[in-house]
Amino acid sequence: MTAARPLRADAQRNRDALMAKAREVFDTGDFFDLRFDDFAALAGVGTGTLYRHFPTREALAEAVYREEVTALCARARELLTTLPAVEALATFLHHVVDYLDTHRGLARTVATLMTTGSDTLAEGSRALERAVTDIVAAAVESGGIRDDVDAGAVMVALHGISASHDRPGWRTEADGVITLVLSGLRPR
Amino acid sequence: MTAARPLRADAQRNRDALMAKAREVFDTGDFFDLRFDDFAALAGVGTGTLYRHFPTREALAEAVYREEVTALCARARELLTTLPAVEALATFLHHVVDYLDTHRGLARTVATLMTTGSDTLAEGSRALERAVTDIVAAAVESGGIRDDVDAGAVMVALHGISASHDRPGWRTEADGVITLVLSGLRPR
DNA sequence: GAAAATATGGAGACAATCTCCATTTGTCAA
DNA sequence: TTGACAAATGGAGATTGTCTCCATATTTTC
Repeated sequence: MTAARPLRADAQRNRDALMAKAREVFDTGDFFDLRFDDFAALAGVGTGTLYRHFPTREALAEAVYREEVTALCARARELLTTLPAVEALATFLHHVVDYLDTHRGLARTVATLMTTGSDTLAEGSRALERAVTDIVAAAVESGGIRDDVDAGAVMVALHGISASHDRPGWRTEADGVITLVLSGLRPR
Repeated sequence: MTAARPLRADAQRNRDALMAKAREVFDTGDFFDLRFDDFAALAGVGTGTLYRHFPTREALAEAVYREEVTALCARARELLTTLPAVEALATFLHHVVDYLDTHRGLARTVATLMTTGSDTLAEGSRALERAVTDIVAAAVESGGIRDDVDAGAVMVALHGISASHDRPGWRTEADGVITLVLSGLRPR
C-alpha cells in the first residue's frame, strides 16, 4: 500500500505521543473545541511537527477512527464464526451500542467527521458496512430474517444511534432502535 | 415571546435578503464552506449588517431550520386529524423522507448543526419529537402498534436517515428503515 | 423639514491556522 | 568511533477567516 520506509525513531515517538493524546482528548469530547496549536503543546511537540504528521485536524481524527473501526470489524467477523448468524447480528448491534456508550466523545467526533465528507470516514464506513452486510447475508441465508430489506437500512439505523449520542435518554432509545430493527427483520 | 418592536423598513429588507440567500446556498450544500464575509457580499449587504442580524453562522442556519421544522410539525398535526393514527404515522415518516430528499443540502446543514450542540436545534428537535410522540401515542391508544417501545426510538431512526443523507443508495435505504421501523412496531 | 432613532458597510483589530527554514537529532558506512 | 548525510524538529511569523466599531446614511416621528 503506502511505500512507507520506516519512520526515524524520534518521529515515531512523536507520532505515538500525538495519537495517544488524541485518544485522550477524544474521550473528553473536546477535540474539536481545542486550538490545534495548543493540542501540539499538550502532546509536547512543536506545531510544525504536528502538521507534518497530520496535515489537518481531521487527518488526526481519522487516524484514530480508522483503528477503532478495524477493531469493530474484527469483532463482527469473530462473532460470525462463533454464533448462529441471527444471534451474531443481535450481539453485534448491541456491541456497537455498548462501544459507543463507553466512548461518547468518539461518537461526537464521528458525527463531526461526517459533515466534512472525509474519505477515510467513508472508507471505514464501507468496511463496517461490509461486516454488517456479511452478517445480514448469513442471517438471510439461514432463513432467520426476511430477505427484502437491504443491510444498508441497518447501517442507517446505526448512523442514527451514533448521531443522537447526546440525547438525554440515549442508551434506552438506542436499545429501543435495535429492538425495533431486529423485530422488524423477523420473517413475516 | 421576543419583545420585538417592528424592524425598520430597510432592516427588514436586508434581513429578508439574507434569509433568502441562505436558503439558496443551503440547497447547494455549500453553506458551511463559504466564507461568512463573502456570504454577506453575496446577499448584497455589508459584513456589519450580516453580523447584526445573525451574530454567528449558526444563528442564521438556525433561523432557516426553525421555519422548516415549524412547517413539518404543522404537517404532522394535520395528518393526525385527517387519518387514522397508524396511517398518519406511516405517512408522516414517508413525508419526512420526501422532504429530506428534495432538500439534501438542508440535511447536511442539520448534521453540521448537530455537532455544535445548538439550542435552537435542540428546541426544534423537541418540537418535532413532540409531534412524533403525539402520533405514536395516538397509534398506541388505538391499539395499532405495540406499546413497549418509546417514541424516542423513532426519532433516533429519523436522525439516522438525516445523518446518512450522503450515502449512495440513500433514498432506498431510508425507505428501508421506515419499513423496518413500521413493521417492528406492529403488535406481536 | 428638522431632530431623534435606527441601521448601514467596510476598514481594521483579533484569532486561529499553517508554512518555512535554521537548527537539532538520528542513521549508517567506513 | 566518527564524519557526513538524511530526516525531523519547533516556533516565529505570514496568511486567512471572523468579528467589532463607528462615522455616515436612512427612516421615522413630531
